[in-house]
Amino acid sequence: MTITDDKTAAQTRELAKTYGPKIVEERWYPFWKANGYFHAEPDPDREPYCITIPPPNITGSLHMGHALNNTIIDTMTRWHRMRGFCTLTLPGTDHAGIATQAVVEREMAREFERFCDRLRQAEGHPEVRAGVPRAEVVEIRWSKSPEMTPHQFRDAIQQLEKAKQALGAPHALLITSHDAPPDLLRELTPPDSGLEVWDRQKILELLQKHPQLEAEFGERLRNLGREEFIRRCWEWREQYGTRIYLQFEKLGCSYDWERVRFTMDPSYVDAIMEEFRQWYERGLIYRGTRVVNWDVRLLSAVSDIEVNTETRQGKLYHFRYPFADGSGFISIATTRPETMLGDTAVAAHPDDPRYQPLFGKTLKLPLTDREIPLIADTYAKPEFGSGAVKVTPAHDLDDFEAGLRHNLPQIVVIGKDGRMTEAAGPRYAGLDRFEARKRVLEDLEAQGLLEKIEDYPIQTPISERSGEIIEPLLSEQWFVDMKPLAKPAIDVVHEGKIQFIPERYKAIYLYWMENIRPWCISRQLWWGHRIPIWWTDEGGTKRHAFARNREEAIKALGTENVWQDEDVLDTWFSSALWPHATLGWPHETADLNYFYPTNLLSTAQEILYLWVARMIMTGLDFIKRPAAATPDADGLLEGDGQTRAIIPFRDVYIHATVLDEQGRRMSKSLGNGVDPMDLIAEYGADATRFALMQQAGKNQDIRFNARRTEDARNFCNKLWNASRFVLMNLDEATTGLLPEREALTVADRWILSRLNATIATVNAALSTYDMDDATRALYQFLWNDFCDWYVEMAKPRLRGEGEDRATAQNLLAFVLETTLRLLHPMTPYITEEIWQALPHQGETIMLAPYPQPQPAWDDPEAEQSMALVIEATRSLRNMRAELGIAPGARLAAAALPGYAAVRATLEANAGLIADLARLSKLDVVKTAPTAESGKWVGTPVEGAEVFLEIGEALDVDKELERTDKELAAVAKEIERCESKLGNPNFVERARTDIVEEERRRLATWQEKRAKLEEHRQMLETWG
RNA sequence: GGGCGGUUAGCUCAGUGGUAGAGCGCUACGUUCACACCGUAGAUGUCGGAGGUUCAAAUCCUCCACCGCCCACCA
Repeated sequence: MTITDDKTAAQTRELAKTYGPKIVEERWYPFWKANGYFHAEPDPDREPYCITIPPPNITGSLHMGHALNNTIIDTMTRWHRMRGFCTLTLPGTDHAGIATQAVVEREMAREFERFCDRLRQAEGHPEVRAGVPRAEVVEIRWSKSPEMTPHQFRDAIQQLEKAKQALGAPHALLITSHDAPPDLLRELTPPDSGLEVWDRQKILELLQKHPQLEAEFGERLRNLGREEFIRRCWEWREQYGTRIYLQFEKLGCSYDWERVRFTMDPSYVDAIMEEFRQWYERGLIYRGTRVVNWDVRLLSAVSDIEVNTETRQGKLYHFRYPFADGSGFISIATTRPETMLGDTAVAAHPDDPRYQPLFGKTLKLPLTDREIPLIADTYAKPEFGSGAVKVTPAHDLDDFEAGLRHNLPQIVVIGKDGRMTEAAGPRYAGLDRFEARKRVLEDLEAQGLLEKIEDYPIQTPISERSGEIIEPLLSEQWFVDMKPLAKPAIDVVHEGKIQFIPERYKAIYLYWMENIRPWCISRQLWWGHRIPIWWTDEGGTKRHAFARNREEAIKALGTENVWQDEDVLDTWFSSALWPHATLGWPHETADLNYFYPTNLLSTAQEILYLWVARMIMTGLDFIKRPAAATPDADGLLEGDGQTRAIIPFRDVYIHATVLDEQGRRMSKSLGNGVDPMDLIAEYGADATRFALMQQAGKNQDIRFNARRTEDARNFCNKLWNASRFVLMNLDEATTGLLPEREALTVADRWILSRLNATIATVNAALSTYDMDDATRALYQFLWNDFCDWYVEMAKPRLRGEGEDRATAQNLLAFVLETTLRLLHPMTPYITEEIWQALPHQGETIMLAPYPQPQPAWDDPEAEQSMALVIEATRSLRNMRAELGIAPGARLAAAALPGYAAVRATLEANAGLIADLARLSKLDVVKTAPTAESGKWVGTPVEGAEVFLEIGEALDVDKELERTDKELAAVAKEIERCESKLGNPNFVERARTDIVEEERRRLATWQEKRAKLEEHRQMLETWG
């Protein structure tokens, strides 16, 4: 696919009169993609540059954080590609266990509701009453799990009964996707109760009876269960899971779409299997019974990092545990009274004199028939409350550890569904944990054991995923021992081989790594990588082994009586492998060899531990290379000196968090999110990108303001129109090549010098991820230097003829073309569109060389001259504006005695200044005009003075006022300089160049003052 | 409780020791043939507060205040 041929001279395309981002975006993305410009293959002759993008969830759609991060990533990608690196940016998605499961569960629940409606209709349920169509169905339950616990079932029937009474219905029906426990079913719904339950068994019967329902729902419902659920997840992912790729494309991301990866691709699964196998065989993965963060809504464990603590107002309850021998009581405090049913001890500090005589005594645990010991443990803080703490090993991490130290029983009183268990005793079993709290308090009060209740702020653990209050729960899970993995990951950062930008994140990373704790990797979900562990109870004891499939399991365990672990792995267990697994590991691939270690990981702050830290650990742990063949910077020498553990990436850039205008986090629940797609639709992808980059410095957050995007759009518009101007002034003969130096005017040399400074700034800024500096430099150069001055200065030359006109044309084309290349990584579309229209070399700006500083373009002399031209022009314009002088007035300029260079510059640029100020020709005169030579007004500039002839129209008072205002300002400056120079300490101690500078400045101000005073006198003779 | 950011013009933010800046907004003027998504000119600041270091502090140090983020098992 080719849109344009290679052009080296003359424009072939005109730009549309108005800038329309949409057309431009739609033209160039398909062109780039179809020509394979995004694709990279290992090329030994070039240096690689690789980024593996943070894979968004398949449930995700582009939010501002993505837009920011992917703009940074794509800018770095394009910059390197233009600089000649073999550049690969690899996209992909994450299966996102919890998020995807939630979406699919919701979808299935809705479908089940539809089914229930149809089923009732089909059955013509006899008790349906007119006007109350749902009266007979109070509860439709759908769940991923086919079993229903007795508690859940009792609860459901209870609600059914309540609803039946409330509605006055003679009959109530429950339809559930669960298998109801048959005994309970008979017990709770006898034929005369008017209560009926259609559980899964019954539904299957009914399906046989109704062929139309069978056709519509049969297949799905009959197979309801894990396999069907996973099938639905895949179906969902096929349909929606890659929507975000199109959004990346809209944003302009130049990613290698031929290499997209998904964390459940077969090759990726190989990597996870290998990871698990190695860690399992090395004993790093182990089965443990510990207190984990239990999410009662997800019915799954979640990791420490996915739990946030919120301070919520709650109560601290004090109550009494009597001694078994009747000799008084101990007072204890808790924020969770219901857990007391699982207490197995009370602890006090061994040095606490109040309790020292009592250790070893036994307490009667109220509301139960148990007796528990009073133990001594240093974890009880004497200064808190009574100094005695209740110990509930099954429901609190500290208590759990204390329990291990003292060999205490662990009694689980709160179940996985958040309801009290049988172990809590018949009075509490089945109650929700918060209802149980009420009842425990009532009962304690009734027994006179409740001492007091205080308001108390509670640090409440909240599940990040569901918003539910976490229940610490004793449970058997799979863990990874992180300590040995953390060690090299700490060293490598200490040695500076992986760099954090901004640097402050290094300390945050190290602190966490040094205090790392075991990672609970099992999740009680269905969607994800099922744990590759198989079990058997052959021979009486339970055994387990690693196996990729049933065959391997049978071999490993030596029996056919095997089953696979029910749990899946934490999603981060798979994303931890992202950089090397996407490049082919565990297989030795050319990609892995060439592109790994990758260069940049750019991501959000919140996943520093969750993801970044773990990638560093897995990378160093799994990727080893011969030390002799790898550079020192690539990683850590292993103990034997022969191998090196390789880092996954060299730079970690942590970008800012995008907040709303009020500084709040953007969130779905607040509804304050800004959709980047809306911004792109309104302002264009280039403007959206440029605006984000203007705000992406080393700051911690960005308060998003749509006006910034508007500004960026205006910038694009300015670029567009300046380019139109240049294009409409080019000739067939314009090559866009840099003319011979002799042909250049001061203005030409000046713009080259400015351009060069911009090139240097932008390259330097990009290399340190200072995106804001890069965009600022470009904005100022294009708008203030190029458009405001250079283009204006070129206009008269373009109206002329001959060589100077050609020089101006070539220089305009040259500077613009270079600027476009400089700008391209940030605003890819508009730069390509304009570049294609200008004289250029190559088929796409994407692959054109990135501008590099040219020392020969630096021209301090031209910069100085232009500074004078600009200052003189501004002074003249100021006089015109303030005094209301019509365009075309005569003007003159006089250099001060001793300023030969200034005089020369004024003479050389006389026409230019006049033109810029829209005045008639400038005369450079020897001395300032006098009162006799007509009425003039003047203003001193550095080293000279400029004058306007104003004739009888001069408003002398107005001019006096203007002059006095300036005199006052100058006086202030002189005062400041004099006081500084009058300070002997300054003159003695400050650097000599600073003092010199100050002296020079004073002299300039004094000259200015003299001129102003002279002018004032002349005005007075007129007045 | 510990750590880290931030506090500069009405707004959003640059500025790391030497004359306080940009964009937007504001005021006045402008139908000049690239651009009103524009141009020209102008006004606007005890640089959060208090001390200190220094010839010199928005910038370095100490303390304080407020806003935000991260970490933390005190029942």
